[in-house]
Amino acid sequence: MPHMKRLSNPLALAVLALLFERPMHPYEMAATLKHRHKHESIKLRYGSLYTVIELLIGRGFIVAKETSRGGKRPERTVYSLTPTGCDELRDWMRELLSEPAQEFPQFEAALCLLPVLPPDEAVRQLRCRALHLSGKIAQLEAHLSHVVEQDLSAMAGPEEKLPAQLAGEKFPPIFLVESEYRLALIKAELDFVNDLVRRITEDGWGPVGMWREIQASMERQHAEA
Amino acid sequence: MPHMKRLSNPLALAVLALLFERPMHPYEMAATLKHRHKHESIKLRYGSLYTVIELLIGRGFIVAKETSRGGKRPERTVYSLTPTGCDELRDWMRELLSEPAQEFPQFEAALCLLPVLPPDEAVRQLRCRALHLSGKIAQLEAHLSHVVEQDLSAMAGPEEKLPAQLAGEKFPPIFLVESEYRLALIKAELDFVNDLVRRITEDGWGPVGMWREIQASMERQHAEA
DNA sequence: CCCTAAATATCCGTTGACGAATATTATGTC
DNA sequence: GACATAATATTCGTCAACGGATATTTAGGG
Repeated sequence: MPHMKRLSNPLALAVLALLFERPMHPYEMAATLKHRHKHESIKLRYGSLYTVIELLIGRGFIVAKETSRGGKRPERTVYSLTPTGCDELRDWMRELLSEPAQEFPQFEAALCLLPVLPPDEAVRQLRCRALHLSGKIAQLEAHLSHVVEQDLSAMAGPEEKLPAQLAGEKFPPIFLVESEYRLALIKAELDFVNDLVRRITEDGWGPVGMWREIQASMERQHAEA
Repeated sequence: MPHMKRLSNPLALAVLALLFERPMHPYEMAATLKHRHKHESIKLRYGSLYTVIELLIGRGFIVAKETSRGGKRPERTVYSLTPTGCDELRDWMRELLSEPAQEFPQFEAALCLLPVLPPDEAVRQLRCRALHLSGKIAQLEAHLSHVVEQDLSAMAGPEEKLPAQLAGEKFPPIFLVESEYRLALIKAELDFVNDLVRRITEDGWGPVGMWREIQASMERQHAEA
């Protein structure tokens, strides 16, 4: 009975996608993800890598192909994708692209509970966040403009040969969409934070008085006890 | 030996914040979070709620105050915040507000691996996502404009009495920032998706040809085996 | 007054995430 | 040629997350 519900760890998706290209052993998967900077978008932990590989085997999506090959390195197992695994990869990708998932960013949780801090304290922390965000934006923009200068050889794995007709081509933006996405979201967040700080400080915004009162009444209550 | 590393589940933060207001039993915490719509921003699972409460007790952040009170309901335990717990709440909030956390949205993972789908397929799914996103935006905007019409009584818990001077006041936007944040991010995502679809289809964008070639070469390779 | 449904309140077993330890081979470098 | 260091490759134990089961009380209908 191959369990019914889909794996939830995106690292499993990455494993399927890598094995879609060619058979690999786990360490090579990790190295490839890092080389292509995908580990900034897909959380990579060695512990989890071996766990999800076991799970994928259990569901028949991948199989061990050969073991202990090439006497030069420590023993290792090379895995490859099954047809079922290939279907799963496509279905999973379709689902992730078409349906926005309900996620719970930590900053949103903090905003929910904002009234537990005094307004001035909140403003101070938010300004600090804005600085961090600006830094990240600069970093990402530098990264993007640097990478498009490179040629394609940087794209594949370290030991990979490219089809001859592709060598020397410019680095294609399709392999950078995830960074563009991240950049767009961080910019939006920065705008939001700046606007929020403005609204709280430029005191035309109603409830700061009430916010202070809540704080004061909490102070009293905790002082009693 | 009170373990050293901070709890990672934001539900624990919510528990601290609720107990900062007043002592409660677990079920009441859940009811309050739902009543205030915070469960859309903080993942609430009953299993996790009782787990994090145990963990918070273990670290000395909260304590059981009274048990089995009021013979009317099933036995229950009322917890309250310790001074250490109050400090933890503030520190944690400061950290969440000031430092952007490295998170891994599933959509970003999917974008990373976009080339495993043929371009037309990808465009179809992205258009579908754009529809979903527009729907969410409409929903959120409706929700926001509906809630600001209400008075404050909707804000607190179901059985809560408000300070008299607040009754009849308008619903203050400070209690809705998390929804505004969500709205801002979803709008940014929609813009990104629309732009991406445009770039892929309006074929001035370089690599769609290469993308198709990669697909074709994969088809061949999988056909061989 | 009994029965069912809904609301209240909690517990527990399974799964999966991942830090840390382990083991092996290559690469200097003096 | 010995020894530290880096790179390669995987295993294991712990603990948090949470679905689903359980137990109790109230409310309503006949």
